[in-house]
Amino acid sequence: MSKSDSTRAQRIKTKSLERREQKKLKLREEILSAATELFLEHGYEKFSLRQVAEEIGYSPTSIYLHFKNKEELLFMTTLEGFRNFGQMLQTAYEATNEPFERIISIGRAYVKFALEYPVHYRLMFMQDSDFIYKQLPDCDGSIIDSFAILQKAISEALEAKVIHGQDELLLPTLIWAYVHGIASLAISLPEISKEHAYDMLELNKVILISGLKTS
Amino acid sequence: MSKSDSTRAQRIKTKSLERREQKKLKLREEILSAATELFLEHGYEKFSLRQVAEEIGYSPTSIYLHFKNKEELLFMTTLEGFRNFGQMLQTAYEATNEPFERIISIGRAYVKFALEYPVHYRLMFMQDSDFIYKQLPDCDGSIIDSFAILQKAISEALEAKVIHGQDELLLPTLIWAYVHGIASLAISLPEISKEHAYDMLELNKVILISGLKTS
DNA sequence: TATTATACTTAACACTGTTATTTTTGTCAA
DNA sequence: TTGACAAAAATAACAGTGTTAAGTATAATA
Repeated sequence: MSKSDSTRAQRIKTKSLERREQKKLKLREEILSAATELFLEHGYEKFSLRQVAEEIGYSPTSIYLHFKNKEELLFMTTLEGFRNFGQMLQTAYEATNEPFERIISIGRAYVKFALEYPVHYRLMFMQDSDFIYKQLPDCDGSIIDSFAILQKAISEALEAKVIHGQDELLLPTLIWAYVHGIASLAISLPEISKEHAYDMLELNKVILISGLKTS
Repeated sequence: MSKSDSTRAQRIKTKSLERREQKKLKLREEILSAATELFLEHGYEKFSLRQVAEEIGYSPTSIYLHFKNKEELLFMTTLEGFRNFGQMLQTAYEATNEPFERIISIGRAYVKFALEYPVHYRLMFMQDSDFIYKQLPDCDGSIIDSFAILQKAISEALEAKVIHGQDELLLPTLIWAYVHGIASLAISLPEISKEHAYDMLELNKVILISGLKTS
């Protein structure tokens, strides 16, 4: 057999493999999108693999060819939420140059995300931590960066002496706790409306101005 | 038959009924304590009625003679936690007469409870709200009072003009969000230690002094 | 066309909460 | 003490769950 034959055969083989892999990837995406839909609709508690399988028209065991188990599927489902989250915070960071206003901007974006994607937020920061931390090693670093943005903004505000404080880690974590508290309380308790949450955020800003700002 | 006979028969009947009811109540308590133990040990996710049944040596269906369903049993299990919680806040309230210090004291007690009883706290304020709110009508008012204590302390601080602010509801809810944020973040994320949480609480106090206090 | 790897399904296991039905137990009056 | 009756408890069953091992089609390769 000639050299060109050999390469053609090789090309066909490669293309074939590629086609099959894309088909597999397509099914994976189908599972993922069905899972996301069902998860957002029915929530964490009622989310089931068998229901996802029924939705896409495959047997439940087929899902295991694409995901290790239910936990991983659910995690991959929220990964999109994580990316959205990071992007929203980044945009909020870039929205202004004034260091203090930046922190406020990030906080607002944080709460906005939580209230717009409560099901995702719940899974990300309110559910059992194991859930996230067990899978973190296997995925890109699009998660930890979220906190890093806030931390950076606060560091810069400290350096610019716009706010006062000493600890590099304690203050970011505390401010994180502030917005997380507002967000998660609003998600958990029905009597706290979105407006109420945003009002709290506004009052929080006033307090932080007196409590943190130098000027 | 004489009158005394009649009353004796009645007395026996009453006593008998009483005895049976106490026996029933005792089993109920047995279920409750086994449930609490298993719940605290294995957490919400792994808690199962059948395991409780096995623990007490009865068939699973027997539990339904004492509790409407799993949800109610779990709720009754946390009721004790709620009572502890309310009492801790009340004690914290009474610990000092200085209005601002009172708020700080309550906040500290709040976080302390959350860190000491994380499983209870999770069920109380981090789990699906429906869980609590569906059962609230059927039980005594030992729950709502928890927030009332904080609200009262803040109202008094406002009246005494020790702190400034206007809204009667917004500020208490925000301060609740502060402590809840610190507590729930510490519970959810393994990298936040108890000491870290208490340090945050301390820094929070410093900020609140500048941000809220008048003097 | 036969072989072999891949995709997929079936069947099964060990669980779950919950309900209807049946059995056991204990109490009461005759 | 026996028979009727009510309460307590157990069995069996239903409809689900996640997950694994084993089997069957399907499609690619030699």
